[in-house]
Amino acid sequence: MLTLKQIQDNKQEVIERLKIKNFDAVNIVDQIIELDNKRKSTQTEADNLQAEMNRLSKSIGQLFKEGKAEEANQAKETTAGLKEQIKNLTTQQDSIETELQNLVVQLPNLPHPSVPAGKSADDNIKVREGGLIPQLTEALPHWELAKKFNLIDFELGVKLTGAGFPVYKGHGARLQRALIAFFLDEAIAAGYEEVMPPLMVNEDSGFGTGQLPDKEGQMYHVTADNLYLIPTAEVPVTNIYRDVILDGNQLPVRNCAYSACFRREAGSYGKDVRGLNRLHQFDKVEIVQVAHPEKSYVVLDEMVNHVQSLVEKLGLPWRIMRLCGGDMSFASALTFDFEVYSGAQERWLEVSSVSNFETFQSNRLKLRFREEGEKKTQLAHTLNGSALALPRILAAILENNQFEGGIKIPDVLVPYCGFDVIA
RNA sequence: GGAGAGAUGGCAGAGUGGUCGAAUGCGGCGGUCUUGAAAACCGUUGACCUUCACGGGUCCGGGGGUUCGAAUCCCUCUCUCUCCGCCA
Repeated sequence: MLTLKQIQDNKQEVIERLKIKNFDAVNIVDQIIELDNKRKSTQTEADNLQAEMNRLSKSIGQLFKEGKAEEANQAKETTAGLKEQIKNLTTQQDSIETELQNLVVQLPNLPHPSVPAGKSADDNIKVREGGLIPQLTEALPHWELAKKFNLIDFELGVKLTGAGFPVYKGHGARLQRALIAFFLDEAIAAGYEEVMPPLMVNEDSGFGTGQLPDKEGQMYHVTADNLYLIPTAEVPVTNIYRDVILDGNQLPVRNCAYSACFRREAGSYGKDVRGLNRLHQFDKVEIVQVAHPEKSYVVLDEMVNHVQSLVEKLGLPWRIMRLCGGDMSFASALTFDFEVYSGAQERWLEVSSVSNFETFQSNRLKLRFREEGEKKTQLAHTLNGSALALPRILAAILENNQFEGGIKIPDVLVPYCGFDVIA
């Protein structure tokens, strides 16, 4: 969430920039500023009374010690009024703070100046692209290939769990495992430390990265224990740094993690969700960085380049999109999406989203760092990206690499899966 | 699931209801000594809110209560640990 200081100091800028995200912040910002000012004055008042109270209490103790019971009792009487006033003020302050909090969490992150205005994915801007779009004849979509070569059993998943929970089998399962290992090895080689996080998180973690309180509908909620299945490893991995104060020289922190991801995605239907295009459970390797505020955009580029190297090594046709204000997530300041071309479906599939959240998450997480020699702490920047999400990558590999008798495996994966062709 | 114990500063660990933001040790930082280092010694060492600043306030797991005054007493919630049972 935005800091109160950001809002107080740059009111007009906040309003203007949120317009890019199609968010009208005028009223809410005014309310926030008014409440914040009220909070400050109320607190000053309460603090002064409390200071008075503390002084009195101390003197009462002293008086009793000296045996001046009468004076002490006299002083006691004067505390009653103070106590009442303080109680009123702190009650007031509590409600102000609750109200303030409720308002502030509604504000999305400010988009970076380079974010184009726009309403939907149609307004995203292509940054660059690479690879060759395959010229296929009589190409089968991946769900038919998956069936033909016995790689993925969607119906079996329905039997076991429900739609959107496919069962990977044989070469399909091995290919999946190969992709995970390949992505992790690439990330490790690029300097990321691997972690294996829990697949369920508590409420605090959900709030820290911004899934809660608003988007609980996206996560599976285990009500018996009040835990949430993670929609992405970003949640547990970023929350590693919740309530942490790092040394400036520890930055940037780099982590990568493989995890299964769970998304409810209620209300989806149609060809968009056919096959592997959209699942309730899928696998993903995620990269996360905690960066110095002055360097976070360099870090973002570095992460984008890393993801680019992955799709290039897999030999997939790719493009990078700069998301417009309307297509960006609530918490992001700047997001680049990676899409790969799916030869049989003849459409682009989103396989990665790389974002800089600046201080939006760290403010919720209380993730700070201290510059060497400085006394004050400041909020760090957090970034993350998929590197990569597996299902659509698998879909593109299957579709693009199909030939008459089978499917060719990208060279980089062969050492990982142990076969070079599915036939 | 059953029984018990506990939650205090980066860590370990004290704390009779009244100068306790909190002893002590370790760690960290600065210094003395040293060619340098170690050891020893001296000093220093939490976060947050508010203020231009001085200062003031809050925080001893969370919430509530008793009291002029609570880390210390009461209630409640959460979490952690140990033992037993079950189990990959």
